[in-house]
Amino acid sequence: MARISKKSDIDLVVAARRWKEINKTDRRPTIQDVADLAGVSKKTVSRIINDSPDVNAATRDAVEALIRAIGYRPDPQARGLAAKRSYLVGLITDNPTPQYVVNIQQGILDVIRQTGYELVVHPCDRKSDTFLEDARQFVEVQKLYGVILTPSVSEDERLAEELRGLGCAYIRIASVALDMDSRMIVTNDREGGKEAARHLAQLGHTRIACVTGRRSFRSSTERIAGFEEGLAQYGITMPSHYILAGDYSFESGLALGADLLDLEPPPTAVFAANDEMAAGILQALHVSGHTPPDSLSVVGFDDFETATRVWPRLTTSRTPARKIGQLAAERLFEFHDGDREAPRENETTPELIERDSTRRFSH
Amino acid sequence: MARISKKSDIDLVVAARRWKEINKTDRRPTIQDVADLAGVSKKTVSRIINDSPDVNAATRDAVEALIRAIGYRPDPQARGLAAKRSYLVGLITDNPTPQYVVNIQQGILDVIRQTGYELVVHPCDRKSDTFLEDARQFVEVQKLYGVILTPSVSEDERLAEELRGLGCAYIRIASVALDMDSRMIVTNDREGGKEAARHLAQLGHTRIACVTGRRSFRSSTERIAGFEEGLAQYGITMPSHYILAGDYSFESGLALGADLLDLEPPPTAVFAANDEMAAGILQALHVSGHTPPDSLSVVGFDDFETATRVWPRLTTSRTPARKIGQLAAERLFEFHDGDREAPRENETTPELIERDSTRRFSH
DNA sequence: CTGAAAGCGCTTACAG
DNA sequence: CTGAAAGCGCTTACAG
Repeated sequence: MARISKKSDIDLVVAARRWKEINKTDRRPTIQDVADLAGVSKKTVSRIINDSPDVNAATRDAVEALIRAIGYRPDPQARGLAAKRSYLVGLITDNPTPQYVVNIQQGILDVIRQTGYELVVHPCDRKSDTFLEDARQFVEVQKLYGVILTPSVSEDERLAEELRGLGCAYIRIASVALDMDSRMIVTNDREGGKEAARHLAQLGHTRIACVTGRRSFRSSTERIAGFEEGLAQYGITMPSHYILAGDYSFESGLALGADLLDLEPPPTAVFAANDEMAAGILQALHVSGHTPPDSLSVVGFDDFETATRVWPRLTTSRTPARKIGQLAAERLFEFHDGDREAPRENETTPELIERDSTRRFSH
Repeated sequence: MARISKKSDIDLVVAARRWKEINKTDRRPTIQDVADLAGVSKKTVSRIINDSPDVNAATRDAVEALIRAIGYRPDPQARGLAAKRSYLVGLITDNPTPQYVVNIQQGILDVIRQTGYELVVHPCDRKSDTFLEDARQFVEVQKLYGVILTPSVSEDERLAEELRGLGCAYIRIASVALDMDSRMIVTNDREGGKEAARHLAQLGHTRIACVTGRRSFRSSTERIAGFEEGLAQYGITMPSHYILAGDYSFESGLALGADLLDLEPPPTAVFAANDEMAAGILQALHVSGHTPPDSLSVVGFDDFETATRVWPRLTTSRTPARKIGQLAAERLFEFHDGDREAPRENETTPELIERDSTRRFSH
């Protein structure tokens, strides 16, 4: 034991010194330098940095120690060029909510940091004529290791097909399973909608309205469907004129909030399919001189920062965006490992956060 | 005229067909393919894709047309490996405000889209022991084309020095000029502070307080200094107990908002050095039963989304984040072009947006 | 204005 | 378990 560790220590010191002597021009060491210093071939070093099992354990330990000693880091461009791949993960988004995007980014970075991979961001416009072509070029030219798709691009079947055609690994983040398990992170928005409904029902509300996002957004239809299911458990149904069509924007919440006040009979509570619209509703109430939740309780969805900035602070169903980003990144690595049936976590469930925008219904 | 265009059209059709014939395996064309099809050397094609002036105009036109016809795109890894560079722009941030980060990203992408460059995001923690080392590795291993630094990492002189040492181009976004023109985008926060002061003074306020960010954040000291200068123009000074120390967080605004109410004599207006703290102050007022701006006018800084979500909507000094991102990206390309004395725009000035959180002082 | 040769730093495919 | 040769798709340095 002692002998071995002593021996390798000395070798390392010698190797590190030799490297300093050789490296007059202060360049970074290459795989050739490591091979020469270790007295093995480049191929052996290559096997080691690629975690190939076919390497003698002692050789591996010695070379790994040497790599640390001289600070060798393989060049991602050279590796990529030779292997026709890259060490870049793409994030394709079509989501205007900054808090969501940044949190997803953060979650992905939590996982890929220290792995040598980097995150390349790629917002896009699904309505653009060149959307698919842009995405294809991005993936193909950069030879991306894989891409992570957030709603609503994650719901685009043509994009998924294109990516499969290119052989590009992808993970879709969506409210329901749209694809095989190994390609999905499911956020179970329907469950969040149910929780919101139970909360309002348990507070004694019965005249309950809602504001939806666009029908083409799966998250919105799931949230609203879950909400209606939850209400049904308490024998409550929403009349059709209580269901107002928004578009996830603050502005739509602001506009529809005014309409809510004119509904007959007036609802005592409203569920907005996201926080932005809920914030708009609160503002509409303020504008018209109301003091929510006095006349109207409001529930949102997402629990992004806006939820705690508005007054009263929003009761809302939390979307754990950072966690979702982490799971998506882990899933991407698993996908490459062929770990396709892994029992890993690939779902999140919203959690209802009770704050001040809802209160017990009183006659 | 007609003859030339006809001739080149025919050539292109032939070339594109030949490419389809040759390319049985559906691979992307390489520089060699373009050279063969065009009957020139790789080096000539290389000159053309690199915008070298030393190419015959007719040759250039013909090869460029061919490149479009067969959809050739140079491989960034191969180019990078050969030229010891990359086509990646890094964004190093240390800023917790998602709206700012996303807007800066968007602005950078506005400029680098369609250029073949991609944006790699790199949030960091300046307080970490390995901060400098991490940044160095990132820049060196990825051979970044350049990096854009946002506050407060942009204020870190050690980082700037490190980047200069590595020969990595960088652009610093900061409230004041910390570096040579060609490396700076200046946001003139001081001017925004002044505007905020004038606004409150013109509304008749004289007992005016403020909530600062951390002293180590240059933007905060600039905003507050500008505010005091603006007040001075109206003969107003803030007593020292009117200057409360926050940290740019909503939570600090919430906590200090409560303190504001206990100040003797009570201020009639307050300037918060960012919107997050202003939102916190508004919430503190609501919690304690006030209805701003009745008892207290509040001015923020940034005009991020929060400003329009809160009630009353914030009067605030706008930081044009997307524009700033665009300018920074343009500046980065100019830096590489050696266009170092270019008279290009490299400053932005905040603009005061008047909304509902401020009102005329009435006795 | 144009080109042939060498090389960037790795991996692949093959051999042993 | 290990290695020598060839090649990934470009640019550089040099020559003409």
